[in-house]
Amino acid sequence: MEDGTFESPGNCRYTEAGFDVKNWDTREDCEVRQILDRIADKWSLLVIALLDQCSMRFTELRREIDGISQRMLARTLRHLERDGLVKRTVHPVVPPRVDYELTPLGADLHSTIKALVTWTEEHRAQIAAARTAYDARTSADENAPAAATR
Amino acid sequence: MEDGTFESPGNCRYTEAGFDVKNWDTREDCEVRQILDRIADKWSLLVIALLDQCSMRFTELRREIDGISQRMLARTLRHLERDGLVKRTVHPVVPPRVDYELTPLGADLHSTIKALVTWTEEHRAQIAAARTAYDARTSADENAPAAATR
DNA sequence: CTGGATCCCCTTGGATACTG
DNA sequence: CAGTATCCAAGGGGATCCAG
Repeated sequence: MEDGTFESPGNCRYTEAGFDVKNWDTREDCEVRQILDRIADKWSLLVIALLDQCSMRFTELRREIDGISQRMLARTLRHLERDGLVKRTVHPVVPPRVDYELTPLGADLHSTIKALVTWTEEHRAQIAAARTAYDARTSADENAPAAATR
Repeated sequence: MEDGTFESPGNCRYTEAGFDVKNWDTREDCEVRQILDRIADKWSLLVIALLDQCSMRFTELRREIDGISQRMLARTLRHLERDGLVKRTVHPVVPPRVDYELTPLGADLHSTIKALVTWTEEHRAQIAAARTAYDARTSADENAPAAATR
């Protein structure tokens, strides 16, 4: 009976505080995945952060972000606009002028995200230490494969 | 002078609450991007959420997640372990048994992320409405291209 | 100035097969 | 059971050209 096959406990509950874990990140169905993909894509968060300070035009954002392609900036802004996070205002002047600003929803999301940013700032040292330790452990295992893993 | 070229204001400050926006998401340098990429990848968040309930073994996670490949589960777990978010325990028994559990750091991160999840839950209706409105507006523009944008 | 359209590369991630 | 190694498809994202 010491073979590790204990039969799965199955007695742990996945519901907590009223929502089901399996239900808020099951890829296609829920919006959590959608929003997460949105804010985690390469540029959205940075755009939101910049627009939270003040409204900006397309080229201002482009110049400010440094490294983004116009294709990606346009795409990102369209996504954010579609989700109601950013408001786009077109001024009908000779050289087109378009201003982007955060909607209240976008500003609200940004303030929520900042908690995560703050967390990361506060724990960056722990994460870096964990990585260093892991890498050291890993390369050590290569040299001493016979040692017990623990 | 009505050509829209106002010369960029340049008078808006990007520093707020002590940190520089340009400095916490400039791709390569900061850990914010790293952590964000980690929790936003396809499976990490779900793994964290499940492990927050109780520790689980590899196959339990695999069976529970439904849709994940063993390659991705192994990869995800190794990443999480490297970042110090998940602890891996190998039991030297005949059929190998490996338990995964959240570290205090991982549990802490999860509780932070849950704020974002909660936000999404609360605003899913607004987002859905914004998308519907955007799509309607977009397709309407195709039918009435001559109308002023505002 | 503000994008859309195209081409192309590279990463992410799935499927499968193979070890210990 | 718990992975690793290999192959391959889909999509993200950059560069460039073009239009309103």
